[in-house]
Amino acid sequence: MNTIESFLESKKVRPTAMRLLVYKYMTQSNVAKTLGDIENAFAKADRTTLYRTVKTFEEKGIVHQVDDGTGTIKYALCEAGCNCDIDRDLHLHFRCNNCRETTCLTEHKIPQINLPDGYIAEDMNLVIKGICEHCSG
Amino acid sequence: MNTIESFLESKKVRPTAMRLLVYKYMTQSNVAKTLGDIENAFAKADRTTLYRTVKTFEEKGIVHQVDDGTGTIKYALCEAGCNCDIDRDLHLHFRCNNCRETTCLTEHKIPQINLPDGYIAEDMNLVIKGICEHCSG
DNA sequence: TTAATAAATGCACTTCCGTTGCATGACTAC
DNA sequence: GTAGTCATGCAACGGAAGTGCATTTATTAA
Ligand SMILES: [Mn+2]
Ligand SMILES: [Mn+2]
Ligand SMILES: [Zn+2]
Ligand SMILES: [Zn+2]
Repeated sequence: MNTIESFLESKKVRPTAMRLLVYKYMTQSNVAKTLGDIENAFAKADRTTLYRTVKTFEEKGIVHQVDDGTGTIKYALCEAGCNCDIDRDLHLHFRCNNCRETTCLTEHKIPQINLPDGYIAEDMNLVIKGICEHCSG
Repeated sequence: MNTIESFLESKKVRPTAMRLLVYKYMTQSNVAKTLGDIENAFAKADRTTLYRTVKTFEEKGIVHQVDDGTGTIKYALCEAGCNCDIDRDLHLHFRCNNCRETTCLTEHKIPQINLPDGYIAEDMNLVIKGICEHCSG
């Protein structure tokens, strides 16, 4: 049994053909993908199946949503060992204004924020827009 | 001439009846509003007019968009003196998981973020989700 | 004041994305 | 093998953003 297959099983996701393909696709770049991106990558596959595939991945902590402010939800692989399904990994996300790609900066956690009295933080999202390492220099 | 009227004119926006109403509506709470909220508040008015009204306000630095991760754009008044049309005011936004309202925390600026080499920040958005001061108590 | 011009409004229609219902096909457990 | 569960495919829906164009209202120039 190959590694992807056993990985999916370890996450309690049945390794169907489609799921293996989508998972592999997600691993091929560290760029967050929209459902549309995935649809384009698997033009023959059904939209709904892909939709439910990423939804399943999300529920099982295999991918996490990335809201980069473009208005379209993106998805990116969770880090190995991040318990995304239980407790969110609060790293920041970077959206390049040039190549328009969004990446997880998993090493960069969101700093501690001081809130006014009475406010209780439960979750947070920080998106930086600018020029990415490939497009600068 | 009343204050709202002259304020709009100072922003190079013609103070039409609709614009005065929408602007006044926005001032009545410090909560960010979706276009749908505004539509509900002025049920008799035309959707498109309201849409273009807030768009104009946005272009002229009267309101700014708030992307709080709900998938629907919200709008909130800019601070007096914030040159939102030129340079974005990088305060943080708070979305209450209880009352589902989003507020600008204009006093709380987004802290300095260290980015990896090669990344250049141009803009940023920080949204905290949790319990607001009205719902925590 | 009136005619010409520009701006704002209203209506219809479109597109995009996310989501759901339901029927069919595949796999699993017994 | 059968029953039950899970995955897939197709069709349709709904919300929200956005556009084209005709009409009304306001501004300006003659
Ligand atoms: Mn991420
Ligand atoms: Mn704000
Ligand atoms: Zn780039
Ligand atoms: Zn609240």
